[in-house]
Amino acid sequence: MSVRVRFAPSPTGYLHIGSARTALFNYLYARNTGGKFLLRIEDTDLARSTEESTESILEGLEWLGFAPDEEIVFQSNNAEKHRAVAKRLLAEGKAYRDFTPKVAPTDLNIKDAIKDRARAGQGEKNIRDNEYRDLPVAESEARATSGEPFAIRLKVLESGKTAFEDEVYGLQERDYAETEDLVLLRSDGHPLYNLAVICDDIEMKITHVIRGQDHLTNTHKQILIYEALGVEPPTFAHLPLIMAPNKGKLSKRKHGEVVSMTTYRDAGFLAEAFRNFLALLGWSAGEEQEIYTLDDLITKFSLAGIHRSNAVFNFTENDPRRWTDDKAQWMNAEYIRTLPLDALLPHVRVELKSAKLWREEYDDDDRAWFEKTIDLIRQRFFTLKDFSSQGRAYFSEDYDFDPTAVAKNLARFPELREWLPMLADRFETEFADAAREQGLNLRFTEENIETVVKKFTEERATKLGVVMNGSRTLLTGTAVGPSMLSVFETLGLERSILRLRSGLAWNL
RNA sequence: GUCCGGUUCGUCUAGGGGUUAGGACACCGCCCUUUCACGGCGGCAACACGGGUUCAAAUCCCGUACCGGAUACCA
Repeated sequence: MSVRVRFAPSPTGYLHIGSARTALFNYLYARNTGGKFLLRIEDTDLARSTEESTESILEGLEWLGFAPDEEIVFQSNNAEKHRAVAKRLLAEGKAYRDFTPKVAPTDLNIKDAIKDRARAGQGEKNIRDNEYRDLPVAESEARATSGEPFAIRLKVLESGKTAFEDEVYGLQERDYAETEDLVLLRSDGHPLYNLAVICDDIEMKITHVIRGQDHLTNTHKQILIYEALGVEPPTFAHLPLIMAPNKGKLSKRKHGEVVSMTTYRDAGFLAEAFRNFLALLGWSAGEEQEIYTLDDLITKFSLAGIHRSNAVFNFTENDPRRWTDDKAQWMNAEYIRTLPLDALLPHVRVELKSAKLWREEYDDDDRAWFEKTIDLIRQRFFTLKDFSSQGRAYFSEDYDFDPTAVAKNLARFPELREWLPMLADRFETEFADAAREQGLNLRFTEENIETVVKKFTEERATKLGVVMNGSRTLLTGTAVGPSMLSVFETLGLERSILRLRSGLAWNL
C-alpha cells in the first residue's frame, strides 16, 4: 500500500516553526517513499479558527515549497460525517450518552484549571464513575427524545491497555485506567478533535501519522476509537518538540514573530536554507554533513533518524544580531554565497523589484554585468535584503553613506577631498581620453586599474589603502565590500569618475 | 498529583561496551588582505548524578535529580 501522510494544522495563528518542521518531515517522508503529501486544515474550533490564519499557513507552506498532492481538506466540512460515526458507536453500544450538565469554564486560565482538577481528583474518583455509563438503553433513548442535552462519550473498557509501536519512540503502552471516557460529540452536537481526526484520517486513507510528541496521549485515545470502529490504525511517528532558549515552550504569544514562518520569508531568508536548517532540528542522517539540497534530504530522510529529545531553537531577545538562531543565519548566508547563481538570481530580482531597484536591462542587455555583480557582492551577504540595502550603490545613484565609514575612511584623511577628484581625472586621461585620442584600447579592468591607482598613490607617497578605502566609502557608502579593484570595474569607468568627483560624502 | 518521554560542548548534533568522545554554529587567536567578509589553520568547550553488570560503561540495567509533554463537552 502506498504511503499517504498529512500535515494537519489548526488555523489559530500563523505557521509556527514547529508546525513547519512537522510539515517538512511529512513532506520528506512522502517524497522519500514515493507517497502522497496531503494537507488538512483542522478548523473545527469555531471560536479560535480564522481565515487569516489559514491564509498565513498556506503562505508559509507555499514559501517552503510544500504543495499538497491532493485538494486541501477542510475538516469543518466533514462535521456531519463525524456526527454519524459517533451515533454509530452509540448505536453499537461502544459509546454512551452523558447527560451530566456541561460545566461552565472557570475564571482560571484553562490549563491551570485542568491541572487543578486533575490533582484534586487524584485517588478519590474512579474515572469510570459516571452514572450514565451504564444507563439502560431505553432510558437513555427516552431522555434524549425528551430533548435533554447530552454529550456522547466513548465507553472505555475497565481493564486492559492500548499499545502501539511508535516509529520514533518505540513501544508505547498506556493502561485504560489512565484514559477517561473521552467525549466524542459535544452536547451541542459539535464533534471533538480525536473523533474528527480519526474519521478524516480514515477517509483520506492516511497510512502514517507524523506529528508532534504532544499528541502522544491523543494517540492512545485515538487507538481506542480505531478499535471501536474496527479499523486498523495507521503507523505513528511522534516528533520531538522545538523549545525556546530556556527550554520552555516556544509560543507565539511569548516569543512573537521569531516563531512565524512568514517572518523568515520577509527577512530575506531563502526557503531552501531554512528547510535545511529545520531538517537538522531533531533529525540527522548520522553523518558529518550540514548542507543538504532538497533532493539530498528526500533521499536520506528516514523516520529512524528522528531524535527522541527536544531541540532548542536558539535566539536572544533584544539582540538584533541574534534575533534568530545563529545557525539558521549562518545557513542562509552559506546558501546566499554558494547557491548556483541561476537559482539565486530570481530571488534577487524579486528583492530588487520590491526595493524599486530593478531594471529590465538586467534581464537583457546588462545580464552579464548583473550576474557578475551579484556573484561579486553576494560573498558578504547574509540575507536577500542585503542586496537592496548594503548592495544599493551598485544599482542606484541614490545611496546612503554610513557615518562611521565616512569618519573612518574619509574624514580622517582631508587630503582625499582633493585627491579623489584627481583620481577621477587620472582615470579619465588613462582610460577615456587615451582611448579616444590615441586609439589606444586601455580597458577599465582590475589589472589596469591597479596599475593606475598604484602609480597615483606612489606619486603622493601615501598608502594604497587610504585611497582604496576612501574610494570605497565614497563610491559605495560603506566601509566594507569586495576588493576595491573589482568595485571600480563593476561600477565602470563613467560611474566611478562621477562618484569620485562627487562631494556628497563630505557634506555629511 | 498521576501517566508518558527525555538528558553528549553555550546551541544543533555524531558515536550506542575498548575513540586523544568527532563535526557544525557561536566565541577567541593566527594567516590571507586596500576594508569587511569569505577561506585556511589552530584554540576554548560536553557524556546530569549515584549505584550496579563487566576485564572494560558516555554506551547495558536500576534509582535519583532536572527538563519537557499530557491529563478539556480546545485543537
